[in-house]
Amino acid sequence: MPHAEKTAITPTREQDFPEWYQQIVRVAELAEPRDVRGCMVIRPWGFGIWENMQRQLDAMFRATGHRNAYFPLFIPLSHMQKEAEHVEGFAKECAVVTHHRLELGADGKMRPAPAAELSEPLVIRPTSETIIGATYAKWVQSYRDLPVLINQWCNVVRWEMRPRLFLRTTEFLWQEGHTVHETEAEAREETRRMLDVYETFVRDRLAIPVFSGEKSESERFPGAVQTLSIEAMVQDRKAIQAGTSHFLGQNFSRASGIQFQTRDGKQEFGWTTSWGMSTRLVGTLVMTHGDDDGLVLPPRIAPTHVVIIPITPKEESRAAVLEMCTKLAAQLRRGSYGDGPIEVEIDQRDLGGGVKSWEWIKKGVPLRVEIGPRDLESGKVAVSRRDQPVKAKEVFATEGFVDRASEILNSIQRNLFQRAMQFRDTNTRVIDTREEFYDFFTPKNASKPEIHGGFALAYWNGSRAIEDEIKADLKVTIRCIPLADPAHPSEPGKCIFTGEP
RNA sequence: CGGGCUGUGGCUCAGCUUGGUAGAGCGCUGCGUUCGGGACGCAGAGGCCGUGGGUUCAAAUCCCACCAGCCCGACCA
Repeated sequence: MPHAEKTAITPTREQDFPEWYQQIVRVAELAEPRDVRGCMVIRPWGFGIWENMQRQLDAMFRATGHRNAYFPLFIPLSHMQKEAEHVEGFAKECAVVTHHRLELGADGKMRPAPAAELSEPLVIRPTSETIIGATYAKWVQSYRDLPVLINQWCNVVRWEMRPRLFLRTTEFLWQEGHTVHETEAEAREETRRMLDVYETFVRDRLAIPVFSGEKSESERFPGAVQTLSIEAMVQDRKAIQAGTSHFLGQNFSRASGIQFQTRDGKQEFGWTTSWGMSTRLVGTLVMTHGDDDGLVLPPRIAPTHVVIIPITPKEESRAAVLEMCTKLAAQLRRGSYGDGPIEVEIDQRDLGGGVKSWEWIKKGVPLRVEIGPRDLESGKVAVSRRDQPVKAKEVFATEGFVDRASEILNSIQRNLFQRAMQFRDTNTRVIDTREEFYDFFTPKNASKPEIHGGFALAYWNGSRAIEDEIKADLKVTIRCIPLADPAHPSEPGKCIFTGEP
């Protein structure tokens, strides 16, 4: 076998992590770049993952009392200007529509018609706080109208300077929840509740462990009073923000005029929140679980759980093998996994068995089942788990496999989570001194830095100066200040940089 | 938006220095032999050489601009 010990993906993660990531996205048929800088086509396999994320998150939003709605793509420029910090934060990355018609120019090329210039430019939403705020201002009159608990699934555009597929694209898909509450306490509680929803979702469905915490002032959402985030560690030991939840105080209600009459007859501004998760999660998933043979999908999020690969060496046994595959698929589909049936696909394409297997390995499907003529006679199937080495196979009696399929899927799910958790923990350190901190974040090989560092848990005095300093020196950012964990109450400590409490 | 590298068939790339009408491997199509872990033989198809301009008798090759991709930086879900 000429390729026997080769990995399916070159380079490996160790050799070149960013390039490895690009390769996975391409060979697993998740997405590809298209025409406009930073824009991508999300292919069926990648979109299937996103659809599962949507479906599962949506159910969680409903369960916490939220309902979906849809707000316009175009935001009048004047709306954006209402919240000063907000507009400042987004101004540099806004796509702006200025014309509503094309015409043929003198050079024979189409161009925006000068006569059709809009009297007010329209901003394509980079996020919808402002337009939703303007709407809520009309809807909310009395404390009886509160809370408003609405979510929308949509696309947004942020003109990013350095796009990467899924992780940072010019146009991306997300959900944005926007709520209004009667009291500050209630809004803060909502902010925290939705962060917990995110943490639960990412942990239980995507098998990704995260730290939850509060963002420092410099990393806060423009216009927010408080930004909470969940931070995952991917396999180059870097952090990735997987979801955010913002307590907006009364900043946006002041800007948009969301006012209501209180129980004692006074006028008060509403307390608002917003929270979002995006297609970046697909990239996070790839970088958390993928290996040097391709994508590895946690079963709870995989578009297909089991792929059946018919092995048909001889023409005369072909029909019988296919029949067996169909039968097994039907049996498996009657079983349930997660919140639906087991999703099964039979790969009947006229290709060699090895080629088909490798394609599914690269796509990360949790279970591959091979059925050939010999299995027909013995009543057995050969099963490979994506979380095990690619050549490992376990032979099951057909009935036994059907009975145990969802259990095996659970075991893969658990294993992936534990693996990710272990990786994160080995690369997370409590750090007590400045020297240790600098040492931790400095690569050994300066000319060709190896994968180094990780998460440091350290005390910090909260000053912006220190934050800027370590960012300048080490390119290290303060990801979040962990929320108090009731099980492990944090003890007061001294700032490792200044010695202040 | 700054700095660097790159753009040649679906993919990876050679050809460019020294201008002369386009190549390889993989993939794809057909036929045959194969098929229980990336098969082999034979025969084929497929290219405005990123786009536009310039220099030249002649441009993939030289010059300019633009577009796109990747990496680093600032910014970010």
